[in-house]
Amino acid sequence: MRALSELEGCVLGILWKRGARSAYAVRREMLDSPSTHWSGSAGAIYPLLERLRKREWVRSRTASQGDRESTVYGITRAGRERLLAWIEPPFEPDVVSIAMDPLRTRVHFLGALPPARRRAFLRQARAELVRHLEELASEPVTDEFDRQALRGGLRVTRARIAWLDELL
Amino acid sequence: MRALSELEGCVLGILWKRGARSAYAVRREMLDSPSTHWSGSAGAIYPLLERLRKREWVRSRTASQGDRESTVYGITRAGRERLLAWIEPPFEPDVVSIAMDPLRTRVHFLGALPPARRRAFLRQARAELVRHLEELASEPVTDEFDRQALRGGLRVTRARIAWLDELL
DNA sequence: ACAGCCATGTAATCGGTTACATGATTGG
DNA sequence: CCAATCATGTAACCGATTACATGGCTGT
Repeated sequence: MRALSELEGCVLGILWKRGARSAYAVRREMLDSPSTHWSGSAGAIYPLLERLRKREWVRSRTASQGDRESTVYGITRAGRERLLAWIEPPFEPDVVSIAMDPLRTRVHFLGALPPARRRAFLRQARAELVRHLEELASEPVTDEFDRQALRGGLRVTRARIAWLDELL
Repeated sequence: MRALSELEGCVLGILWKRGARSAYAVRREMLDSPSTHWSGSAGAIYPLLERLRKREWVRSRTASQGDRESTVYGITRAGRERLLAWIEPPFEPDVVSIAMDPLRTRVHFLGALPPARRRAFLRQARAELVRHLEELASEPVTDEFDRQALRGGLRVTRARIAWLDELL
């Protein structure tokens, strides 16, 4: 049986952690995430939840609030087991392998720019990283594990800034 | 005109930096990359180079070595201009935004595990990160910019390790 | 000479993004 | 009350992965 994708694992995790929810509510959590990676596009989430339902890792019921109907998904016991298997080792290689970093990729080709424009690149990147760091740092977090995860994001962002400082 | 994707920019960059090459030679550089993100799958590279050719950012000629024919792609002047525009600011949001990190994602849901298995998760992740760090550190690099990029990768990886240490 | 790998592709599939459609709700 | 936004989807498109096909090259 194939391993869960990052998106599938994350959706299952949200349903476990925050309780049964509509597809839209799951989307909101991703739209509100500080990382652009979690786009939370409708065309991804709705079909994904239907796939999970067919595999019986979530079950759905129709709920209505006021005059509006919606489908609410909750994680099943089998779904929780899949979630744990997705979280725990053994890890797929890309769980540990260094992530793609668009800044790092561009630095490989920085020799294509004349030196003045290289410095401009580094200064601009640093400035935007600092802004991003402040955004992350001001993220409101109550859950303990969310805070621990956020600390990882802060550390990585500070490491990227220190790296640019070294290059400047 | 739409911005280049990361893969398109990277392929253009390789053709600029290492000179004209076959699709396979471009693939090799990605297959040899320490990050699993650059899969270098044939079904990505070959069609991509044909797309770039149609937009006249690369041009192709057929070359033969021995009895084997192949198509060699070289970057054009227009391609170099696109490459610079891709490298330099203004940056798309995801260039600076924190990358998706599968470990960090899993930490959000670590509460689903009993404490002993949490620690096992952290220890295992740390061990694999250290191994990955050593792999990165032993990467043979001659080009100055490749070395600078690698330093960024090392810093980020050390930051992830320090983060796990903090959690342990 | 032949097994196994190298090199060059192509085709099917799959998942995600973008764009669209529709009706309910809310702010002014 | 009307416009804007919220909420719930659907469909077309697009790019990447996987798997396959083919033939040259190479070590033994």
